[in-house]
Amino acid sequence: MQAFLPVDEQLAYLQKGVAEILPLPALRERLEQSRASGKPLRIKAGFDPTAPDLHLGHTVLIRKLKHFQDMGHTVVFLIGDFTGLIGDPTGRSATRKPLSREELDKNAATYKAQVFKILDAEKTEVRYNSEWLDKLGFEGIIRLAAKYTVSQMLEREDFHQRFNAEQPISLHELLYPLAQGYDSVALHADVEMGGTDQKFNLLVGRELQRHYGQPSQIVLTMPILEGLDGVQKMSKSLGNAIGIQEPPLEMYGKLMSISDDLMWRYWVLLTDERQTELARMQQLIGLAAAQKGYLDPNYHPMEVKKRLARTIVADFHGKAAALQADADWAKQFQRDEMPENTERVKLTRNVPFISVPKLIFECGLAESRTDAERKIKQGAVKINGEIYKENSWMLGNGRVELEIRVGKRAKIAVIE
RNA sequence: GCACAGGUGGCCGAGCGGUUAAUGGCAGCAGACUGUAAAUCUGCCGCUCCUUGGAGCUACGGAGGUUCGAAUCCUCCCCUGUGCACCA
Repeated sequence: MQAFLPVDEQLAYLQKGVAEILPLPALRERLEQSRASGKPLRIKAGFDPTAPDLHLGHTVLIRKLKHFQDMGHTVVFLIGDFTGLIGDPTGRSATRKPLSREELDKNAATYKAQVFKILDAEKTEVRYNSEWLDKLGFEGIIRLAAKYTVSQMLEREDFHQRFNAEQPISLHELLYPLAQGYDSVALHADVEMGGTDQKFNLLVGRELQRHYGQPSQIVLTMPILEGLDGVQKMSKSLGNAIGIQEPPLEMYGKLMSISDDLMWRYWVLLTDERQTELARMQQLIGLAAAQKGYLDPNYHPMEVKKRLARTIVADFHGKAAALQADADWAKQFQRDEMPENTERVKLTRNVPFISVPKLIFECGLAESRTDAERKIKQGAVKINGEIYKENSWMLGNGRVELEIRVGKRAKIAVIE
């Protein structure tokens, strides 16, 4: 029989960074039962396999799952291979094209590989909701749908907003929360976790479990992580995300570009640093700022941000890579020097000349030639250390190697 | 099915026969400033070609049409929303 920590300790650990627990007393109760019986709780979280590129925003939830794991509970990692067909209602998303079994397996594999950088694979139960949703059939769907009403559905903020704004709501979108709720029934979930945007769906699970004679799951929501802009949620399509598969330097650089305010949010939601320690750092920095001097350079906001960047990069790439990224970043971005291992781009030309905008474009430092021309005009382009501004001339022939920088980004062009 | 209102560049949103790649906002990019940032200020912000100024091409749901000329007018189609739908 497994030994569990005292409930208060578990709760303190589990509540860190959480947005909401509904209802909180029920969680305590459930933890007590589990401790008494020695049976771990089943913690469910669902993931959409259509977007296998995880970013840091997703890891907020995964980190919390791990906390449950740390406390000895069972994490059920649910891959929504069936609900993926519907697509969680986001307002505009059309029905997604069904994924083939192969694509699905591939996505799921990618998913797991990423997730298990945080979660303990040994202790994780991986499930697919097609297991039971596939078998439901049209009759089953009707029976399921009969347990919920339209006005209950319209309680969901997204739905009633769209309804009031006369925006389209596809019928199948209403099925999504039901399907997700049914997952909880099938899995006998004790707790379901999701982002705050999932609150409604998670609550539907409670309702459905009740209909099926099960105790209602506890709903635990995590805050939605803001993206690099600090305003909108982190999302790949908004272009403000940090993918966990991104190379170390890129990850590091992006983390360094966030505002000081946002940095604290990242500290809370993306690291294991204790709340008390964070409060202390924040206080020291505030103090130093008031005195207009940072006596201890470790508590300069920039240094704290660097530490954040190192910590997060280390989570996904290891410590050595994090230190390397730290050094590389300082060199390239802080001191504005040519980076160590600049990517070399080989270009061949069929005429003895090549126009500079074309050169820049082909190195991948501009979106188009027109874009490259603009950047030249704006003085963003340096070739071999010299700002190249006046014209869009051509370069002489023979084999040439050029250090090209556009802003802080750099490439070495090898022209033959 | 009928009626009405809509579909504009990554998004929001003007324009409603001709000063036009299309006002404005957001996002994005670059420069200045800084602690790499953020905030602020400045500039840019469809693509291609030509050597610093031009030229061409592609764009306003889709296809046609009217016009010297259309995002703007007409026809058909597609899509979205609202209303009507029971009492025969």
